[in-house]
Amino acid sequence: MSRILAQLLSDAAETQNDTRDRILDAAESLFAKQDYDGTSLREITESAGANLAAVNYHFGTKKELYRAVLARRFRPINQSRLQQLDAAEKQAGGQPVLLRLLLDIFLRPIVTMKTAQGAGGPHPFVCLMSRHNAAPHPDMVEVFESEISEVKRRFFGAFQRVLPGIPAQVLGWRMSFVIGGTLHAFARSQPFRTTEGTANQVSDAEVMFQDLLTLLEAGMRTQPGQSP
Amino acid sequence: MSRILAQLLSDAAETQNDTRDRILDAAESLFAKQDYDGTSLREITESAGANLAAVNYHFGTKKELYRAVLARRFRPINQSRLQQLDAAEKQAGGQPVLLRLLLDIFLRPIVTMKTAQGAGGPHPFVCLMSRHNAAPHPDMVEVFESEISEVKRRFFGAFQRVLPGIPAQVLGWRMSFVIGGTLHAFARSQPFRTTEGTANQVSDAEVMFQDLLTLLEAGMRTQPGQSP
DNA sequence: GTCTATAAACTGATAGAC
DNA sequence: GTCTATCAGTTTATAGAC
Repeated sequence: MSRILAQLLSDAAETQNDTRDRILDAAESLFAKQDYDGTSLREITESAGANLAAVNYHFGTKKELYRAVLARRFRPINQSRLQQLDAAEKQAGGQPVLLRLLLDIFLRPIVTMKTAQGAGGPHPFVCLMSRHNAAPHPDMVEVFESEISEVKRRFFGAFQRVLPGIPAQVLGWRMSFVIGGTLHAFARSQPFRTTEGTANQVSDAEVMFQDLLTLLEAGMRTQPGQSP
Repeated sequence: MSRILAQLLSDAAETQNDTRDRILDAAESLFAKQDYDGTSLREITESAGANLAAVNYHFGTKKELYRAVLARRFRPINQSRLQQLDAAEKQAGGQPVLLRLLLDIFLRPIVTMKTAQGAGGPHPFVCLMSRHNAAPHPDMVEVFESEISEVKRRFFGAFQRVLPGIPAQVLGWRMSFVIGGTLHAFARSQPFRTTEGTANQVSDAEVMFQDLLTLLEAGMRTQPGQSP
């Protein structure tokens, strides 16, 4: 009964879903809401309309399931970031890539995932990234870092080139602030309403994102120790 | 008779209890590192050098222990924020309180706790606040909100008065960004760094805090939708 | 691949001696 | 207040039928 219903809902929602994908979706959503340790495999399989043993069959252990949940979305996001940075640097010739474009490339996956979520609420994976960013599970730090280390290195260099007046140390924690704040803002944001009151999440999220970029660009450009 | 009932029946005279405080300290540190659900009562009591049953004797349930951990530090922080805001508004007469002062009052408890830690690492409670802010435990949302709702209301009004040109909706999520980003930046004392980079420890938390205020002030003042 | 059944360990909480 | 011992429930993970 529940499996049939889940299958119908899954097919209507997106792509073909075998048990493995349904488990990944359920785990992503539940880990985002309740944390890894706060979510049991029984909750996940019940939500996915699958059998408890299916988790161990497809992923081996709960920890490996968590790794798969993270990697499924995080890897393409970071590959896209690197590709776009490559293109931007190529187009800029020898000049630094514009600060606003760097921020846009790095942060846009967050708003893109949000708008792709039809219901208007934050995408589960954005919540999961925010959770992981603020308080990573001890067992996941290594996996997470291996996925993002190259992105960090490349973007840090690009930020240094476009903001040569900012000491590397200051730039480092400014980027930490930018990422943490953006994740938090988009993970916790409620659906927006237009002035008429009808829901229009896509345009509103883009407006919010552009405003965020303006805020971040102004903040990143300030000279350390100086009031504006 | 349980300790809780004894406290209710007795007068306000608080008899200090070493075991109770040690449990609070251990729980704060472990909840910060491993999350509420990821930490067992046995871990807590072993870390505190106490007996397992002591938790139930002093706090009743695990959930009540979590509440006590949050309230112990969060309540004085918010009382201090409100008192300082009162004083600042009184001194400002009818004028709005300066933006930088508002940011300073609201955010300073975070850096104060960090510097009070001494070892240089982030204070466990800052990590715990960051964790809760990014991904609150469902059972703790109510307690947390009741502690901070008044602070939110008061400071939001003060921000509106000093930034009358910013729409309330934009101001709302800008504040969300400011809080989330600051908590994250100070909770992860290790700033954004490259894999190959040399150690870029922030030597002086106050310097970092002043730079943060400058960044935030510049960002908060930008007009929505305009590039600087 | 999916199921039932169960193992083996851990969890929060309690009872009662001292 | 602190201790030992234990309950009742849940957890991850596995074994084996189909």
